[in-house]
Amino acid sequence: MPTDSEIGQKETKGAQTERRILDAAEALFAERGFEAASLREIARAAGIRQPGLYNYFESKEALYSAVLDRALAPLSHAIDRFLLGAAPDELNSTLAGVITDLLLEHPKMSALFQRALQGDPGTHGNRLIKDWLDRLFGQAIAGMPSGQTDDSASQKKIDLVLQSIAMFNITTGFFLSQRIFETLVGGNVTDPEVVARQKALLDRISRFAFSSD
Amino acid sequence: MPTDSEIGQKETKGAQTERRILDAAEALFAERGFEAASLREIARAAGIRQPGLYNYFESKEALYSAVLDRALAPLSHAIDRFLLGAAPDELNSTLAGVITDLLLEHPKMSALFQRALQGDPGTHGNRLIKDWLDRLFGQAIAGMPSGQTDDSASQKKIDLVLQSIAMFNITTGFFLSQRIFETLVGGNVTDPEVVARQKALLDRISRFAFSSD
DNA sequence: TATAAAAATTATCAAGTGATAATTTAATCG
DNA sequence: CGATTAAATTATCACTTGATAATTTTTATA
Repeated sequence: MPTDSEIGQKETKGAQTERRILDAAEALFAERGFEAASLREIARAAGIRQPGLYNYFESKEALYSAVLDRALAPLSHAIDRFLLGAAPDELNSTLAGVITDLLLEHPKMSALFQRALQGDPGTHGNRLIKDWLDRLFGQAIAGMPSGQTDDSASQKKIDLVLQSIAMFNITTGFFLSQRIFETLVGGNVTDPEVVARQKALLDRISRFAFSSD
Repeated sequence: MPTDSEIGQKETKGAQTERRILDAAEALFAERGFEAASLREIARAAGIRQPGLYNYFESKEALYSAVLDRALAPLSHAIDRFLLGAAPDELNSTLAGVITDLLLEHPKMSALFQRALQGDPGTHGNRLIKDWLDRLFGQAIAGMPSGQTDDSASQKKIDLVLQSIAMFNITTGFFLSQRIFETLVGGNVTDPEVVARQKALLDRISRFAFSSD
């Protein structure tokens, strides 16, 4: 009994519900965090009752993991393409710009990631995000000596990590700052004009402020 | 019956407990967020039982507000001093550097602020942090026309806000990135050498990357 | 259409939550 | 010391949570 996805047929009923559940869970986990988002709330947003969730996910944690897996996939692919030097048709040449474009399509994902990163260590979600960031930042640190305690090399490595962390925090924090932006200038942070200025800022910072010494 | 704090006598028993409660609550609210941190857990960390909390705070929300009030006070004072042009004896000349020094004494406060900022709008905590940020960012935007829709002025304002948001996210995000920093270079983010490099980075960014046009 | 599998439902559970009341213990001060 | 207030305790409440079991409804397919 091959599944529909293997054949390529149209989405079956169950798959529809699963997608609705994932959508609802993603939004609520992002808005309220793992603990504060209740299964009954998620189920209601998905159009079913709470026990119905267990036809698709065996626990709240499993649902959370599935949400993160699905949300991280496009970002992982983007990094892969970027590291391969491909993506010549991308609108932006910098990695931060590419990620900004991706987050732009799902503005709530920044909150999801930050919450997972701050969440309990050892959690699947926490490990997932940390692995992803390791790969993301590893790009900048590639080729750096790790064991050696050579002073200038060690300082250079620290600088690279601090720069990577800064870029990550500016990029994701941009979407987390919607409320403040609204009270200060009004309008939405996802407005094309605003996004363009943010990307220009990212560009300036990575070009001018990242002298490695 | 004047209170001890009014006279200046030594801390009474109840005041000691209140401070222990605030310390425990600050740590747990920062680590797990408002909803996930339970009053029983906070009480246990403070050395009392859960109903004992109600001798000092009338509700969980009231305790949360008190934690934020106490945590924000030194930052508010720092901004005031900075805006008055005072603080000549400070180690740093930039506001971000000053705030970094303050957060350094209470590294968990960054998480507390971020959580409050992302929390439900209308909450006391959320309003508190937003007001604080308004004042913080208002420094940069002071004198900018608000009603006018003059194009270049409006763009300049957007740029200033984006720069302020970026600086805020780098400054607070630095302390939120402890775990990633540890897996990448090892050691603590609060290490003096690391903090010095972070402050240098903040300085470089605000000096070189903030051309307003 | 008949039937087996999938999907969703109702009812319920044990555990944990914030909060209240009543009570006991401890501290403070005339 | 003794009395009064402050501080902390035990016991308990109503409610929500994630999870299971049993059952019904729907979907898909032979």
